[in-house]
Amino acid sequence: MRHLPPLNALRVFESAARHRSFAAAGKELFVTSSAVSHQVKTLEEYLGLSLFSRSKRTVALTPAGEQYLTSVRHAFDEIEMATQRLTANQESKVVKISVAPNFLTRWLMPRMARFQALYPDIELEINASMGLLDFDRTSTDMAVYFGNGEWDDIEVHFLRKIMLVPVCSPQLLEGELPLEKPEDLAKHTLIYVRKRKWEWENWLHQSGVDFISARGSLQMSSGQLATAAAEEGLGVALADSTLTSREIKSGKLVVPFDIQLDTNRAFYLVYRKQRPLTIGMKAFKEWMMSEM
Amino acid sequence: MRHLPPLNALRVFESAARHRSFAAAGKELFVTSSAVSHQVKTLEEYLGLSLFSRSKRTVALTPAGEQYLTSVRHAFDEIEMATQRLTANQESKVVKISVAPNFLTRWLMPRMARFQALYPDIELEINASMGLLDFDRTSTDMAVYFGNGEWDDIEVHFLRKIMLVPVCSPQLLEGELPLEKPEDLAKHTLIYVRKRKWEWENWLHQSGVDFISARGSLQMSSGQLATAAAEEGLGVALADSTLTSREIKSGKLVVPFDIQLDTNRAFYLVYRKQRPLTIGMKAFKEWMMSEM
DNA sequence: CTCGATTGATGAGATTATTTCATCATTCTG
DNA sequence: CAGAATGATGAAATAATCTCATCAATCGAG
Repeated sequence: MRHLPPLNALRVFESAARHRSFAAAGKELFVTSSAVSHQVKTLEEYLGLSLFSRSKRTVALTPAGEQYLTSVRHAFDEIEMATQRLTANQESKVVKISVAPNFLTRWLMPRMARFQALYPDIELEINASMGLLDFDRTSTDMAVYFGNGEWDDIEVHFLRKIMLVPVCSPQLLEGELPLEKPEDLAKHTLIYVRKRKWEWENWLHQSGVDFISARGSLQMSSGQLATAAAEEGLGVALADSTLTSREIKSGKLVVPFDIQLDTNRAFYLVYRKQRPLTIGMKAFKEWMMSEM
Repeated sequence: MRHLPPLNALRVFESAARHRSFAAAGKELFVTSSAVSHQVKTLEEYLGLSLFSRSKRTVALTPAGEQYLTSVRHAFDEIEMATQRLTANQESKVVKISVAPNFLTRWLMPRMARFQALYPDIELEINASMGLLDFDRTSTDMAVYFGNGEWDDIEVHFLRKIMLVPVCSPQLLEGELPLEKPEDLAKHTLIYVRKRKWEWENWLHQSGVDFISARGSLQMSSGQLATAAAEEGLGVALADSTLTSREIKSGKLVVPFDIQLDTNRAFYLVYRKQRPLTIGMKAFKEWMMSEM
């Protein structure tokens, strides 16, 4: 037995809360602000509490209203996306893609011309974002993730392993501190990515180096920043060789030791489980599988 | 601008789909089956596709209907839980707890009498389940998780570190294969938990043992099964010393080497972020923090 | 084998929910 | 300062939802 509040009132509340305005909600829903006011009142009576605090000509959400809005928005996002997927045109040639900023600038954008040449009538809408997506609630079609591939409830397709090599500015090679053998790293600054300290630990272990601390360390919040810091000569970072190939070729970065860390992580193409692929998604998947 | 289907029709669809019956849905919703039939028809017309396939006196969900039900259920679960939280009695003395089966039988149940003595008017409703919960959609109040504590969007409170020691049946000590030094493990079966192979790898590394393979290995799907397999004399498992203290005391299990693996994992008490705690939740939290 | 019960479909009409309209109070802006 | 704008509220109009009646087709108990 399910207990749900009056759903039409909820729909009106969500709009009013999102706009912080009954008038704006009325416009969005094609009803008068009076209808909005009545529906909100109905919902507040049902719940036995206030969702808005009224102040002169404006309304503000109460803390309860804020909490409720968060959940109701989530729920309506899911309904909206599910409805959209059900009614979506399988022939669509537009694909919404989400990738990490680092991947976008270093790998995808340099190859965009090739994709467009091969698939001239497929249109990519690309969003740069970190972290995982909730495919129940996003309109994004596909994403490129990196990690161990163990994500539940989504379709995960292996693209390519991540192979990390140390990279630094050529300035560091010309500096007064030597950088000729892995042991020399002890006298340099190691650049880590937050939550991925193990990368350097594992690389050093694999290289047969066993030391407790380097001269110093620098912790960055993302791989992109870590690589940028290396380019600035701030120290040595570990980076995926494919993502930094352009910088290596141009001489902005050098690889002091060609020792690759074979991580258990890789790039993966992901999308919602059990989702039939549109023409655009099929094209993008096919291209990613062959290009990487 | 949000696009939602007719929500009352959706509510009726969800009930009919969940029951696989218009008649049952009518009973649940206190309307006639005719109303259900009309509402489902309205929704199918809106979507432009069928959600049910009709066959004589019964209905079955179409694949589209199944997909839609999954999402709509999720969404309604969230609305229902959010509404419940908003209207919940903060004075409630009933707490719904979810813990792993291993933790329940080995740690919580043996201490239940103590909890009830200390908090006689608090009622625990305990559910044993594996994996993480979605606190947006569950009515469970609190859970005990183990892991690295890095879970986003929930309130995480450290309880106690997990310290793993090797355990086995006393039979193994009396067997013909010696088990006196960690190196002797090479001739025994190591019992792993799926996805946690690193536990043995790290323990061996910490013990100064460096061998590539043992005589064999046995992979179990849960810690509970791994410990049970050890009790059966099938090999050596790694187990948390607190969880197995009763078996160790009773002699069902022995600790061949008192070398504890200091993992980065621990037990944590978790609940929904920003949720005001009921009296029952406060009591349970207080007790867990002091008891562990 | 038959008849009553059961399930779902459908159209017409009844009922209820939702909305508009009218009015009010209060503020804000040109 | 006057008109515009926002939200509240009650009465009445409108639209959505539901019941009722009927139908078709099956199933199960006697």
